[in-house]
Amino acid sequence: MPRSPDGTRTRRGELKERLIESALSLIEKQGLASLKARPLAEKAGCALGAIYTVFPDLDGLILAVSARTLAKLEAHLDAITVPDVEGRASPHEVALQRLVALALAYLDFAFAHRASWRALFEHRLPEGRPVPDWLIADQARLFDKVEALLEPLVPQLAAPDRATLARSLFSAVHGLVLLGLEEKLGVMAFPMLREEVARLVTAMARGLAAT
Amino acid sequence: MPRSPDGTRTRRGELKERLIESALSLIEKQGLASLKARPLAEKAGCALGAIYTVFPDLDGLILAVSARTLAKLEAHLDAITVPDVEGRASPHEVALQRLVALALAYLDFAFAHRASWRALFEHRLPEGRPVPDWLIADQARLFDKVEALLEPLVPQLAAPDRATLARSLFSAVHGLVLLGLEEKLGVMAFPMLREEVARLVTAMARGLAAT
DNA sequence: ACCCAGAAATGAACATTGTTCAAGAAGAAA
DNA sequence: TTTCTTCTTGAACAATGTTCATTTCTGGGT
Repeated sequence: MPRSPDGTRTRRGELKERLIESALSLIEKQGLASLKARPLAEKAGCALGAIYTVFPDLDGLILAVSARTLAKLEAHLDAITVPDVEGRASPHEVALQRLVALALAYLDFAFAHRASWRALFEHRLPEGRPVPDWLIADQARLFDKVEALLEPLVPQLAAPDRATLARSLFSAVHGLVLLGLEEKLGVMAFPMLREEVARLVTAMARGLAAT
Repeated sequence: MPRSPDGTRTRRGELKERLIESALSLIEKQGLASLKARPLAEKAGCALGAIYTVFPDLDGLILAVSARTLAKLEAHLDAITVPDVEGRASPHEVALQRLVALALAYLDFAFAHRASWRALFEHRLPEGRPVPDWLIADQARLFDKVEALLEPLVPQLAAPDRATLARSLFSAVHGLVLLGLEEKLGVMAFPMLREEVARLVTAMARGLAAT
């Protein structure tokens, strides 16, 4: 949140904020493709040209929106709690439960914020424009959340292999969520989808541990 | 391939064909987003307006391209062969190998035809326009390929559950391929990606069989 | 050969978008 | 107040999908 040297909010900063929130709202209502400059300016209560005083172009704005969405997702994933079985369960069992809970939380977030979640992956920068490092770092933190749970589950793996595996596990769950919510293929009933996610994550963890 | 009553190719049919091929070529070179009407018309050697005599709009053309790509993918997946271990391996083991081979073939196709493969999932119809049934049916056949291999692997499951599982397995592999080839996250070295796909498919199959 | 009706093809013109920038408004300094 | 600077504005431009009046072609009848 940009502030002027004396710590008060700047005009620019408030405009930026209003634009991001308006964009999020428009995306959530009609999808990323419906984010048009003119309606956005109207919703944010600013002139058309004002957008370009704060962002280099609409892609820049969408990147900022992505960062916002990623932050929300991260907060959502950090909020999960697994009912602790009071030391009765093995560390392995606990880690597995946490992993399943993480995957389900990911699914729940995607379901609750479909459009903005989808925008995260749907949006593509024009050829040759690099994704900013800070956004890549934000995404990498998602993998880290998975990786943190893997140590008890696959103790036989070296750390670099665990990082790769974390990424793979994330990708697999991502795929389940993606096609599961894809209307194109006929949406799966949501409870069934949760079942499937839990089932596959459990199966993968078991299968990997046995390797 | 549309033909006139007497069996010869029609003018329209040839134009349609040229447009689909040109579109495929443009997509493969620069991605779906770079498919513009004017360059397309030039490449296909026809007038701008001619596109709209054969397709209702560009979305319609892209649907036709998707069908073409799906057909190629299907052919590619049907061509896989697994070196038969001469009855030495159990049916379970054979089915697992086939499943892994299928997943790897999917990955290979996506890698070899990145842009058109991605276009398959990237492209979204404008709100309210339904995906044609024939395209949904084409996609469903991919799930069927997986399902056909599941019987020996999870004999304890009822047929409807197997259909659901097939879809889930496909989705998980799809996710691996998608994020694996996503430059946004730093491409994984291709051989390593193949390893990961094989590893996770194997793990899932083992984990599921043990349930 | 010629003509003509219908079909097919054309590309100029239009609508909708992202983006720019000259002109004006608002603020700061004197 | 006057002047200078900075910020804001929305008309104008460029790129793009789509339409349709006009032109060109085609085949059959004379």
